[in-house]
Amino acid sequence: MPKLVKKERLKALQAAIDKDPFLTDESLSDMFEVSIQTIRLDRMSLNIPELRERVKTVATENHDKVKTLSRGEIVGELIDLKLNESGISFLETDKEMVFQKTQIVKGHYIFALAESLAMAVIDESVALTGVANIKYTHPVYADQRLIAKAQVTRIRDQKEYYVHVKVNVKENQVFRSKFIMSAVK
Amino acid sequence: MPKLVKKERLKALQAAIDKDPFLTDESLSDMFEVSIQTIRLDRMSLNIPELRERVKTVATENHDKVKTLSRGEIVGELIDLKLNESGISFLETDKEMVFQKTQIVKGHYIFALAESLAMAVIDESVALTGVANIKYTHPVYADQRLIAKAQVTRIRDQKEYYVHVKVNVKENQVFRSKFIMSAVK
DNA sequence: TTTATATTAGTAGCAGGTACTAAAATATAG
DNA sequence: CTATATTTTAGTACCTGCTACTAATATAAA
Repeated sequence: MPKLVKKERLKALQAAIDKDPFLTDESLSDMFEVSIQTIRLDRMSLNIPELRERVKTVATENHDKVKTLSRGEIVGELIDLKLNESGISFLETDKEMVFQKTQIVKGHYIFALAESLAMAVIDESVALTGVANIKYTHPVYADQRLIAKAQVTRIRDQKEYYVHVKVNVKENQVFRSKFIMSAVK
Repeated sequence: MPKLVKKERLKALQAAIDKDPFLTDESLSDMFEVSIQTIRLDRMSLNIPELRERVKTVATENHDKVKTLSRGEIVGELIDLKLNESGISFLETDKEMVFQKTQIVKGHYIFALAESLAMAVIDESVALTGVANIKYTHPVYADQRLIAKAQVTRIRDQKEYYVHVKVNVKENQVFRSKFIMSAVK
C-alpha cells in the first residue's frame, strides 16, 4: 500500500475497519506503514473504539434468540423467526463456494443453509437432523442471494419435527427439502 | 445462589456460560461464591475458553458463515476410487465441526463428505446433485474418523447416476444416503 | 489418621489496549 | 528562510482479563 496523506488514510482506515472489525492497531500500523500511535490518534479522531470493543459489538449484535444452535452456528443470516412455525434466512453466495469448472455453487452450502434454518425454527435446546429428502432444482452461481424459507409442518410427540425448507433465488426455486428433526431431551 | 458441590457447580457453570458467554471469571466467581481460581480450574476441566475467546467466537461465527466448510473440491480424503463403481474417502472430525452445546458434529459436514464422494465416483467432468435422501443414524463427535463408502447402483442414459453413500465410524453406521447425480454435458 | 480431592492464594507474564507527556518530522505562512 | 502549526513518532505507567505456574490450606473419603 502506498503512503497516504492523513485525509486519505483516515478514509481508508475507516473502510478497513468497517470491512474487517477484527484488525488490531498493530496490523493496521503495518498496513498503512505508520506507527501504532498514529493509528490510535486516527481512531480517536474517527471515534472508532478499540478492537475488543468492536468485537464485542459484533458479538452482541449477532446475539439473537436462536435456541437450537449455540449462538452463531447458523449458516446464513436469520431475518425472521417464529419458533415452531416458520423462519427465513439468507446467504450471499461468493466465488469461494463454487466449483471452479462450472462456477456452480457446491450443494452442501445450500444444504447447510437449509439444515441450519430447519434447526433454528425448532424450539428445542438441542435438535438433530434425522432424515432429509432434498432436491436441487436449479444451479446456483456466485454472488446470488439465496433466500431460505422454512415451515414446520408437523410435530410428533413433542420430539419429532417435520420441517420443509425451500430455497429461492429471487422468484426461482433452486432447492427444496423435507427434514425430520429429532429433539434430544 | 446456594453453595453447590463441584459436580453441580460445573453443570451450572456450563449452563451459565452457554446462556451468557459474556461473563467474566470475576462475575462467575461472585455468582457461585467461589474463588476466581476455582472458576478457572472449572473452565479448564470443561474446556471452556476465556471470555475474550468466547466473545470472538460469537462475533465470528455468524461473520465467516460457511467458509470453513471446505476448501478443496472434495471434503475429506479420497483413499480408493473405481470410477462409475465405488469409492472410499475419510474425514477426521474436530472441535471446529461440532455444536458447542452437544459436542455433536454438525450435519452438513457429514453431508458434504457424502455428497462430494458421490460426485467423485462419477466419471463425468461435471456432475450436480439432483436429489438426495439421507438419514443420520447416530450422532458423531469430535475426533472421530468418518469412513464414507460410495456405490454406484445405476446409470440412466449416461447422464443420471444413482449413488449410495454410507458413512461409518469404525463398525457403526452413522449416516446413509442415496443421491441422484446429473451429468452436465 | 492418612491420603486424596477440592479450593484458595499469589506471582509473573501476555495481548491489546488507554491516557498521558514529550520530542521529532513535515508542512504552511509570512 | 525562518517561525509557527500540524502531524507523526516515541515512551511510560496503568488497565482488564486472562494463562501458566507454584504452593498452601481446607474438606472429604479410606
